[in-house]
Amino acid sequence: MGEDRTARTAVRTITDLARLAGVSPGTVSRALAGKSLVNAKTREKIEAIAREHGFRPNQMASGLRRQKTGVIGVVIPLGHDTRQQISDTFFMTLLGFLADELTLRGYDLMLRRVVPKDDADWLDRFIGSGMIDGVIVIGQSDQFDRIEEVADGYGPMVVWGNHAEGQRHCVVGTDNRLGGRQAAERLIAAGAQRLAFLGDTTAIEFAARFAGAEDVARRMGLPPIIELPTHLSPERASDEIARHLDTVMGRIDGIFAATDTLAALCLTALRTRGVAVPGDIKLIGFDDLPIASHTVPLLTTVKQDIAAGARGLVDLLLRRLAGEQTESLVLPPQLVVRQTA
Amino acid sequence: MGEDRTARTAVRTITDLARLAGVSPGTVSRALAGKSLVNAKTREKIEAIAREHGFRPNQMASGLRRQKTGVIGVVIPLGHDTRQQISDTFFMTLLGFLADELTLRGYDLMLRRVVPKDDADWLDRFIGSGMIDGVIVIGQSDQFDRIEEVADGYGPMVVWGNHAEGQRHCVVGTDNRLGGRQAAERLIAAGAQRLAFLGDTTAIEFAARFAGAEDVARRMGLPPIIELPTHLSPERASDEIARHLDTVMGRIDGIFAATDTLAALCLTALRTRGVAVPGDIKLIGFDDLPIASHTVPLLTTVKQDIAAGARGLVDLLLRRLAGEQTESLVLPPQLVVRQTA
DNA sequence: AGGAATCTTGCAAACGTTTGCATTTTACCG
DNA sequence: CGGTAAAATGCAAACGTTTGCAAGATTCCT
Repeated sequence: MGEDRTARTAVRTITDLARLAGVSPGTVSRALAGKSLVNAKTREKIEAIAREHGFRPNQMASGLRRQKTGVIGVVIPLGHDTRQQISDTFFMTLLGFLADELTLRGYDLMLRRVVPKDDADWLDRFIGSGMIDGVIVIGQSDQFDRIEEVADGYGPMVVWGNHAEGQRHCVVGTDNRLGGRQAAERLIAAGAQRLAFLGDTTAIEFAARFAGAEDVARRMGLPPIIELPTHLSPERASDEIARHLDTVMGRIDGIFAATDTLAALCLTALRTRGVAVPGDIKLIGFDDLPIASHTVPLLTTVKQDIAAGARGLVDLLLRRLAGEQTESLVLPPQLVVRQTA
Repeated sequence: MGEDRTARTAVRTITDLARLAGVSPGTVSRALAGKSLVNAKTREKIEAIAREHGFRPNQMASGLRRQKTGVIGVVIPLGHDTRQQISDTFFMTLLGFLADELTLRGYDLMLRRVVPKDDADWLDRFIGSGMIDGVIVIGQSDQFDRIEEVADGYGPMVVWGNHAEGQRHCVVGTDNRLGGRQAAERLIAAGAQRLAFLGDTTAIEFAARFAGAEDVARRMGLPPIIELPTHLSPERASDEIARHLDTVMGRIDGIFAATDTLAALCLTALRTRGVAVPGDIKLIGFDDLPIASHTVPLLTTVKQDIAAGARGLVDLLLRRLAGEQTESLVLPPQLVVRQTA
């Protein structure tokens, strides 16, 4: 005994607490919310009791009444390649930073992964659930149009992805086309002439990277870049890369991989074929994930600033929640020269 | 005109919908919930209107009334090393699988990262928020005791982590001690005699892995294993590993890294020092993350079945939600022999 | 056709907070 | 000390659903 003197009666609702404190529920609510119009003494007393009993006001009720939840939805649409993002280090890292940033700003994060193909309604359903104050979409996947539509009628949404001229939804992302240019320029500076692009250009970000590379190839009078489409999941990509290499080997001397992950796979595939990198073939990746500093030889790549991306997403979203209109935010990519090109 | 004939009046609440359908709100609720006791025709009509207006019942209100939210909380306590999990591929991958598994079972996922040091109340606060039906804790960090306490008074909680004899909270995790044994045995089988353990053993999982390795060393009459503590984030770990290597080089011929990430860093550190792997030093990791198949030479490691872990966590949690008592689930690790040992 | 059994619906009270308004208490001033 | 301004509290109505209970409408059987 003694120590269980506290926490006698269970106090689950603000009304219980009010009874204990000898005041009305309204006063308790105000005290706990830190409003100024409650007497210092009463507030202290209420806070003491609350602390003693570990009381937390029910967020559902609060949310219902205030018509806001303090929760931001984060949704990852899984496009063509359902298994994709599970292994996608990039998105997962972005998610980590998002979680930090949102917490910092006092919001909770509700995560949802959806397969738009099976559920055309994915975005409206999330928004209409009444569970979230705003939504961050990670990756446009192949849902650009759907997102545009929704953006017309719903303000608090920000999307990670590619920025296209004149689009209506607010997006944060790296300048993929510029990144693509930087990559191609580096490959060429390293001595490559006949380039290939490794990755699926139906993904809009990748298409932009490819386009950037082609800008350069055209400008320099090089032959068109060969497209080598692959899936993103390592299991499937490995085989596809192997097949691609067998086909184009000898006809290329530079590879621009849409992703560091793909680049790493490509690197091992090249090694097993006895192709020297960067001797016979120059290779460059995209993202600058941790893996890029662990391959042998070290991977040259185009870096995306993921932390800045997360900060930008949250910042813009909160400003939109406050009613502001916001422009999209395009982040500069940065070439990181290591050993493969 | 024509196409905007639909969606005339905004229908935000179940009551709006009821008015439109000419029935009472109760009936609408029942129809939308798929209860059997509503006439087929009325249901159809209601569903049609709902579809037409893209109506979704407010989950906050529903949650409040039903006293359940359909949301599972997932919390990652950040222990000693705050920056840790952001780069921790393992936790992020587990999170991905969790998201899939929960979605499959019809639950949403609310993610929270907390720093227990700054917020002693982290777990109670989450649970008491009234926002979640149950909670999954990813990693015990240094919060074992706190979790035990909470487990006494709160049922629907499952934890990813290490299982200790007689603990009270329900845990899912790999048999770390066994994994540690497998690792040490492999190192020794590959010819190593003087072992070191790379990683911070204040983390309970790592301590168990270390203990397993020591079991073997003792049994085989080898000298005690040298502990080389490091942080988990690559930035800090790199330097620490370098310093460690400079100290112990020549006195060891086998390294058991607590994590593949650490192993990969160690591998590059060894390379820059001109140490042959596995010639001079054998190396083994833990987890079998994607990176393990991309290092040169390929990393021998102890695999954790992350997908099975996620399934186990969700499965046990839902059973606990249903009122069942559940035992902890210990998953077998699996040695994956590649090239470094 | 009459009545019981079965389906459908409506009514209204919750769920736990927040907040505008009214009311009481306290403080202040001449 | 009387009176007014200001501060603190209480009251009660929302927020949008769900659901037990009762009433109304159908169906079925004899």
